[in-house]
Amino acid sequence: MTALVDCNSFYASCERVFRPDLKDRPVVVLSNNDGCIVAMSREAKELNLPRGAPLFKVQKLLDQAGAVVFSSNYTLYGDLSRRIMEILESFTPHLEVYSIDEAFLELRGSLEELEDQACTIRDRVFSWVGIPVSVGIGETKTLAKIASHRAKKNAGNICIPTPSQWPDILKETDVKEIWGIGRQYGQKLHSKEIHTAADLILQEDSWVKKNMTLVGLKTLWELRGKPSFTLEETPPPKQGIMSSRSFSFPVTEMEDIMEAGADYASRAAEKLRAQNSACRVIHCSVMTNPFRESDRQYARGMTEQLSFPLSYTPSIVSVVHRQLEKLYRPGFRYKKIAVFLSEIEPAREGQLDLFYKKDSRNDAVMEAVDRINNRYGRHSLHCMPLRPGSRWQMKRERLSPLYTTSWKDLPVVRCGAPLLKQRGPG
DNA sequence: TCTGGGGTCCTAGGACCC
DNA sequence: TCTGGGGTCCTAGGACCC
Repeated sequence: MTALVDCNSFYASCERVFRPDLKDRPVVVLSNNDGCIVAMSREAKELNLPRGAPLFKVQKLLDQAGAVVFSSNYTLYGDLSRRIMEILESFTPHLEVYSIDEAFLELRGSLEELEDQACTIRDRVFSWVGIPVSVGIGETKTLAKIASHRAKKNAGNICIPTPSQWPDILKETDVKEIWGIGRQYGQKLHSKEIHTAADLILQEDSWVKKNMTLVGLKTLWELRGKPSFTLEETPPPKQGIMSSRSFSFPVTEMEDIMEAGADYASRAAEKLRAQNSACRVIHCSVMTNPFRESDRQYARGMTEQLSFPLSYTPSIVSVVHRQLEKLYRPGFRYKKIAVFLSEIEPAREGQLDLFYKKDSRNDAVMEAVDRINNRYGRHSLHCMPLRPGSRWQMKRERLSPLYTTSWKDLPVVRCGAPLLKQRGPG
């Protein structure tokens, strides 16, 4: 059977782990640049804010409700996620880490045994990491997803339907809630009077294939109980690597654009090397803020095909700089630039250019740079002077401490007075 | 004033080959 | 005047996911 373990309101729950005072209070977490709401605790969801609402539009409502607002702290969420996945690994040899807050597990046993395992998973994650999770179990990934949705609404956060319960559950599941069916397909299905999962499984394969492509057909089979999406235990290397950020302020100067370009290109190159890859194509783009309709708008990208694969940061940065020099037009208020690396291949297998003599010392330099930056922080060594507090850098005004990854943010536990007396000073 | 940042897969259609 | 039948590769666009 396939189990989906899904963290409840993951980012909001992470913020609560070291802040027990936030229990029962609405907690929301913002996107980069403190822009939109990307996560809400249960109490915050009850305020009925529109999904993805920009903070400034709902600030008043949040204040009235006494909500606590955080900037995204991906370092914290990533570290807690890693700890959770480590726990889940101990329950099965077959685990797919599907996203930062979800994993599929292959489990075996009778329904009672499965329920036992699900409870142990839930309790262990909560007591060892402090994050509440839901567990849904079904014969396929798609069914496990449906079960986990229902688990979120159960008191115990666990849902393992028996074969006789499934037909009713499918009748109660709107097609739009099915994994793999989004807004477009959802609307299309509704317009054809296909409203629930139970309606969908009665459709002809050929009709579904024609209207929803092969992916839709596999979803249909999964709903009928035939596994069609396999567990991906080792994530395949990325085929494209994107690094892009909005600026906290409108940027007008080329100097700032170049600085951001070097930073984003370095970040992309780091990700590339982390999976032992090199890229053959570099794409770079700039854009103004489309929400400011009074501003003159400008958006353009540029693609360069390289004659040999690259992963060396200084080379990638210089390509990006060359592109940005051509893309930049004075007189615009820029909001965002992006660097995208594609045609990615394993680093050492690439077909070389006849005239390119690879300098193997570059690899050694990058390995050392990556090690140093991993250990001492991202910008310890970088390619171009980065002025601390540059105007364009991301806004994160409500960032919580790095409780688990930074010595200076480590929480301090104070023992009670009686204990100190017993033990003496110090 | 303030509106995120990543990814995947599939298909149709055009250009080209013999 | 009549104008086939097979392929491949690439790209743009559209759907989806977190």
